[in-house]
Amino acid sequence: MTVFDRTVYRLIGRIPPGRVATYGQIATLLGAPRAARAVGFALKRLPAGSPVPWHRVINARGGISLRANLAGMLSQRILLKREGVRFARDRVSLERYRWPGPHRRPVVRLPALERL
DNA sequence: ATAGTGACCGCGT
DNA sequence: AACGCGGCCACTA
Repeated sequence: MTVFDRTVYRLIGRIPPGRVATYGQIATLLGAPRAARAVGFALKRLPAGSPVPWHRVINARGGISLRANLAGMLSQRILLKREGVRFARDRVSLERYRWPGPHRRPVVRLPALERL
């Protein structure tokens, strides 16, 4: 569990039910627009049982990215549907469900300078 | 310090 | 619209 991970989890924790955010969006809000893959990596390491709503994070195409994990893929879809997010051909309309982000302007720090 | 990996992304076929 | 590529960042070994 790294500092980056926790920062990611904290932000994701603010996504309200029924809304979604993309990996890239999370990265951008964190101040590192191109760290989308790193966000995915952080989520992969998310401890089971965490209160973090990981299922509200999807890829830029509105789809679910858990390729190697069929079970996880299905559960994510189910969790979203349970919150009212509708799927159309394995995809959700980002235009419709995208989380605007914490209206707070500055957003979380940690561009990429968390060196010890 | 170096190289390899991936729950990504955008652009060009 | 679906693929293929190359680029990117943080993490690991």
